[in-house]
Amino acid sequence: MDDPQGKLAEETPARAGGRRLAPTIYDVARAVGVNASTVSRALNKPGRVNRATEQRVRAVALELGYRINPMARALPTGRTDTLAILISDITNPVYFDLVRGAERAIAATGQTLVYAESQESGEVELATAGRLQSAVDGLLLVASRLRDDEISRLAATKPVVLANRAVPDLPSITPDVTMGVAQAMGHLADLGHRSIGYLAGPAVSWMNRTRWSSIFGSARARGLSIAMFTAGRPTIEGGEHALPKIIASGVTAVITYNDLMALGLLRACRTAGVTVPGRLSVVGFDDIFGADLTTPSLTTVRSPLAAIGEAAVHRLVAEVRGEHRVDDMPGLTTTLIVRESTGPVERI
Amino acid sequence: MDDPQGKLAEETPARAGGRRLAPTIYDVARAVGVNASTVSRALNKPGRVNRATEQRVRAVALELGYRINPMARALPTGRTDTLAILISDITNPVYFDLVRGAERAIAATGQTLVYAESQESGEVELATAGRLQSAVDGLLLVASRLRDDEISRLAATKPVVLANRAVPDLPSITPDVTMGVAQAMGHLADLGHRSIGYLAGPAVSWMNRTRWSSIFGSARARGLSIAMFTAGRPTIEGGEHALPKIIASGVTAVITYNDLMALGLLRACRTAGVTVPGRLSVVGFDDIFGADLTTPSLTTVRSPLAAIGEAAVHRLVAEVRGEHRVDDMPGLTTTLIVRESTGPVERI
DNA sequence: CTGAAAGCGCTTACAG
DNA sequence: CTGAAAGCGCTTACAG
Repeated sequence: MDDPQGKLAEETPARAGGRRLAPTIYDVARAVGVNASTVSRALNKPGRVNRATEQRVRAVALELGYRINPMARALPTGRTDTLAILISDITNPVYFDLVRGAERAIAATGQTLVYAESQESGEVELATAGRLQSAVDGLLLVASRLRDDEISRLAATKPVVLANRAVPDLPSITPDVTMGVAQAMGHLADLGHRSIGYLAGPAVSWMNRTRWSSIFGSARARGLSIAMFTAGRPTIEGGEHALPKIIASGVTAVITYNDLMALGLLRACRTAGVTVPGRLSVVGFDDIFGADLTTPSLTTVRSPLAAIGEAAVHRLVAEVRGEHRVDDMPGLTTTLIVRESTGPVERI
Repeated sequence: MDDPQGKLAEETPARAGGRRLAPTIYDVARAVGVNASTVSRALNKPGRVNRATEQRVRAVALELGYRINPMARALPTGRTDTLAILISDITNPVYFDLVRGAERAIAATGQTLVYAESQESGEVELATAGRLQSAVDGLLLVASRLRDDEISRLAATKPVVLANRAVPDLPSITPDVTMGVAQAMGHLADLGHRSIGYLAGPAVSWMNRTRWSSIFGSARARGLSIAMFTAGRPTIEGGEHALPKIIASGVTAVITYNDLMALGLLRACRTAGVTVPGRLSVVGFDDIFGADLTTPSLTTVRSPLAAIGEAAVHRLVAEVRGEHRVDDMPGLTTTLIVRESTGPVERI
């Protein structure tokens, strides 16, 4: 309606292969009758340009449907306003709340958050991180399966923040593992259990190693007997297959690396006629979706995953801005959720 | 070891703000003693360059840790080798298998898949799609909450493929809704149910509208009575809150929009002392994680989500390559998974 | 306040 | 087979 000569229509970018080419600042500049640099300023540096000019530029940009090309901007500035979150398995319910927290934190910043997953493989994780590296401003590694030195090398090029994993000299957000373990062990001890098992997760997992060493230490301190059981994978199936070994060992309670394994264990108990918590008490970690849907429902240690996701993104944004903080975040508070899968040790 | 004069070390890109600058093809070119264009060809057009040169370029590139900058490549070529998958809620278990299928399909292509989520909001979805639009080669919209015309407009700029949603003239991959509904209705009819309820999902959801109209048609054809119940949200909580209305209506079986609602319904039944399947049979849709963990476990119509994810990515890759196929994909085969939440209608 | 120019890291006709 | 040059769409000192 501001275009009596129909100039705008003429300047509309051509089509290529049936697909419309997105308009550039040059299209806008031509339509307004200013230099492209003025368009750039009008759109990105409010106040650096004459008000009237700015208005006209904005109006025309809107009219033409102009959208900035983030890749073109990234070249001179080195900034993409995009953060990547790399998750070993995006379909693991453990990370739901972490994702929710990260989304909440990113919303206020105007940045975009993209997810990628590494399918539980360190190799895939490294390749994906490498590809994403130059396309984003920073990387959030969740439960990374990479080696410390691989992560450090990544961090040398782009800001990196870790969640559920610690690496020396790198910012990381983790739950308070010692607290969580104390809650689980204390609960079982209070119920009279003296012989407890730990159903382990992947040997390469930092969280698995940390939990185990904490459990081991706690058992020693309390004078309880502790046994570790290994399983194929940290999944429902992995938990199911571990039952025979656990029963044979004579422990009266078992703490699992994660809830997925605990749910598998519960299922196997049901199939095998092992009463829970009568014969065996089961405590998981994480409080995932589904933990309260089973029969019996699962007692588990909940990590503040939403808070972890939120804190990790805040920290990453700070890193990107060059605010290097050296203070180590303490582990975040965990909560024991007591449900039906734990009970007093059975007197025989 | 091939660098007796230590030249390479000298040419190593400088540091900026404590963060190493990634080496460029110019760094490689200088180190090898060729033009940058030769480096580009050696790395990307095998055969277009003298073998010996290519080898040297590759060796030095490796040595310097050169990685192509995808954003810089994207500018002249318009290609990023990245596909985006936009999901309304990345933490909805429904999409697990779809994600798995998409990952499988992308692996072979050498492209990168990034995820973004729109938090169930059409507005967020549009904003995110807009930002991602110029950073990726194509967009996979899963269960999009956008209007048809918004989607069409997106598709005018970048290749778009839809999953679990259809829009006229756009490639889309969906399950065979009619088949799924026939399986659910047939199962309930066989069990003697004559009065069936449908617990609806979001009114804006294409899948909800499609399922309802199919259920309605199927009920008419079979001479069954059918009632629709609305719920707040398509979640466990939404399902829980709907129970009183459903009981009051006198239906003996209910089909829910998704498994989340079915699980909520099951939980409410347990709390309210409504026997399942004695008093009420429940059939869900999707067969999500957890559907077989509850008591009673859930009878549900499984969509071939993995196949849908795989087909959608293949189709998107084809679109990006400019292979516009006009053939409409038929809906993919669904499967009824009969578990414990359905049974014969109770004789009173 | 605004224009002209250089540059971000690549690719690709165009010469030779 | 390889170099020199132009260009992709932006941003940002530098002049004026």
